Amino acid sequence: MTDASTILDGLNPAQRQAVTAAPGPVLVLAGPGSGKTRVLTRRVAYLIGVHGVDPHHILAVTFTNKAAREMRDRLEKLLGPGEAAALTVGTFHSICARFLRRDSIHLGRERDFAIYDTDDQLRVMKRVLRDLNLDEKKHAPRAIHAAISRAKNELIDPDAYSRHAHSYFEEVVARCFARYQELLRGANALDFDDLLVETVRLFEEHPAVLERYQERYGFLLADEYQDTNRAQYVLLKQLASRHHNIFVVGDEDQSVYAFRGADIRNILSFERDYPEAQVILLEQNYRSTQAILDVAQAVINRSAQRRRDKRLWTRNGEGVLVQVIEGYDQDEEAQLVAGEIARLIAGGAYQPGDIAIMYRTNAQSRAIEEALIARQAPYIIVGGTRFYERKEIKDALAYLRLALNPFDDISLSRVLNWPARGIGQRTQEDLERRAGAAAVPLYVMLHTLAANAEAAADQTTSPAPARTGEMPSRARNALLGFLTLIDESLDRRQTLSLGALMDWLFERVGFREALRREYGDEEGDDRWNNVMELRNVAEQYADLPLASQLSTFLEEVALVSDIDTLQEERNAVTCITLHQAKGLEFPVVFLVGLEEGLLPHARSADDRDALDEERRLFYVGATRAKERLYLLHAFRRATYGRTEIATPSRFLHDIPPDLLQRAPKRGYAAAQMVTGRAAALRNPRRNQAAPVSPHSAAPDGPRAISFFAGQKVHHAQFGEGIVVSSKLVEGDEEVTVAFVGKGVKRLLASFANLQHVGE
DNA sequence: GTACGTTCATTTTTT
DNA sequence: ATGAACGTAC
Repeated sequence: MTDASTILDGLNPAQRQAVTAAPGPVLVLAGPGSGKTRVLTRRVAYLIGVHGVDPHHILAVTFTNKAAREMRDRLEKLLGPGEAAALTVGTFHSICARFLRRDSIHLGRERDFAIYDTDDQLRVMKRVLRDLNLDEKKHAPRAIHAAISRAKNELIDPDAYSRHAHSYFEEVVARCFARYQELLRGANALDFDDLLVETVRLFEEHPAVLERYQERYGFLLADEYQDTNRAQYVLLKQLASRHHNIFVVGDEDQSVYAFRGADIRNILSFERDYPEAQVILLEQNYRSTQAILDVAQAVINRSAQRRRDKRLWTRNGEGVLVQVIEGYDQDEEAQLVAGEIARLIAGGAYQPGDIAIMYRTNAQSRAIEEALIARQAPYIIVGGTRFYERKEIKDALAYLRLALNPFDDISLSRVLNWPARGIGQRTQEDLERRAGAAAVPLYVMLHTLAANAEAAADQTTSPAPARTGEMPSRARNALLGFLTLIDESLDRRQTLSLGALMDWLFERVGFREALRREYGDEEGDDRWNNVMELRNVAEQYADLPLASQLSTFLEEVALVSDIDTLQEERNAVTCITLHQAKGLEFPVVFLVGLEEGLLPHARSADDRDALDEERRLFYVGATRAKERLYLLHAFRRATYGRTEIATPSRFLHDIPPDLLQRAPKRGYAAAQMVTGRAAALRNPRRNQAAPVSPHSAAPDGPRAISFFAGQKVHHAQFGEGIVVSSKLVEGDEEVTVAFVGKGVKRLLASFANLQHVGE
């Protein structure tokens, strides 16, 4: 049993107040680094340990799966594994999927529904456009889908949307919306947004079901409350409306998901919905140095929107000035980052795992990755081209999904002719047309064709397959072969474990051979190894009951996008988007691409609110740093293969110059100053053509040796030392120094800031 | 029906 | 720069 003093250990008065607040509505407004995750975790422990709440009655919602895992880990340490396991912790989406799996029968839906990811959703959308005879060129599937998604986040259904459609575009969306839902329904599939919408609908239409959940989850907690959209807000309200035991934590200044329907006003609504709510402010920052906080605040204070004023403060001291560094282009920017990382690590004060590189768009990660590889620095890229987005993985998953839910038209048409089995475009279209006409899933139509073929075969007198229309027998046989495959896998699913099912399926399909045929032996094997990696993941589900192995696996694959981080990469530099970085912290942070068009992003430039969101994004990124923050931008940047002159971000101008240290231009940036920008423009490829590797990129030309053995030197961190030796390495001076009591270190003179001492 | 070469658009950000 | 979608040749 955990007692109160353990739970409250090390908390400041405000945090303590939040943790110990009487059960009831509590709104915690917490700045970055104020220990909100800590407060949330302790609150759970407090409810259990002091109020005697059964952990089964606690539901904690986080924003990412990563945050969920972290919270569970922390609670395990605080409470012990048994009680921690009894809690329900997860994202809105995973929790809703869970509810629906259990109760969607009330909505007249089968429980083994498929969950469509972004790619699947787009495929459905294209199908919709074809069905409605709309031109893809004229009506961007993405734009229409985005509008539908936005509507769903606002809990607007196709009917309501249609009633309020005023423009031509909205009319089109309204029609697409209705058809889109029909197709999903027919495929027994839900998209991400539906998970929320359907759960809200379930609770709305079946009060008895809602009541059951209200009783089950008498205590609710939600992290990152500022990022909830309307659907999520309503869901929390439904669940909390009985007992009012809801504890939410948020920060207006860190709201960065408006594009997905997040509405900061939900914070205001909280106080309106629960007038008895306690509101607690957490303002002390435990994470960053004052230097870092000042920079972050300088940018956020220029917001157009009025904000509830928070005064962030810290006892961590001034710290090192925030550095601004300009690279010549994105490659040099990345090299400067990688070089600085190498120096920080060589200095001995930091490890790769202490360092993060953050960027606005995933596309920026490529240059970064190359530079890190060149430096041989260990790194992980969070997100990016995800494992589950690879074609071979999606194909493998499509087969598995069909084994669970054969009505899943998107998966079916995905692998209908992969590997090639004689079902061409024509046959596929024919099948789709027939299914469409009969308003049945493709799988059902396949069965119809099979039945008709059999009937025709029985009538020995008339060999002409009249009932099956004009379909040539070759095509029909190919289709029936595929049908047999699907039916066999439906069958095997009943008896085989997930792993065994995969082995059987991939063998039966000829997966490996197909990959080698298509991509050649080498790449084919690479891709096959990816599939085998998927096979390995399946082992984690071996302990579940046979009946739920496949469904649980597929659900987590769809919802746990950051499964890559499951492989808890040990001690590597983290490359991550600003959005994903929320909630994390690192001793050293590099923010790259601080340029107009990138941060703030061009898509947000003309909208005040969007611009504010970009500002908050900067704020989030900057406040991830504990000790050192670097802000980088490039003089020119390539986008879509075209390179353009880049303007430094306006956010840099919002920071008072005395808060920043501008690194002298080095490397290509310096060369470009010498040779003139015009010359640099005339020869944009000079960077690649230059005979120097990133290793040998001379920072500022050959540097003279300035340290000699026996000299006394002083270093900011290591103190007094004596030079052992010094030599030129890659154009920089590498000094080996024996420090008093700290041992022998090798340092780069250009960065270590070694001072000569005395004579 | 398939395989290959050309064109074209593509990039916010996430579950 | 890269990959998907389309057209043409086999």
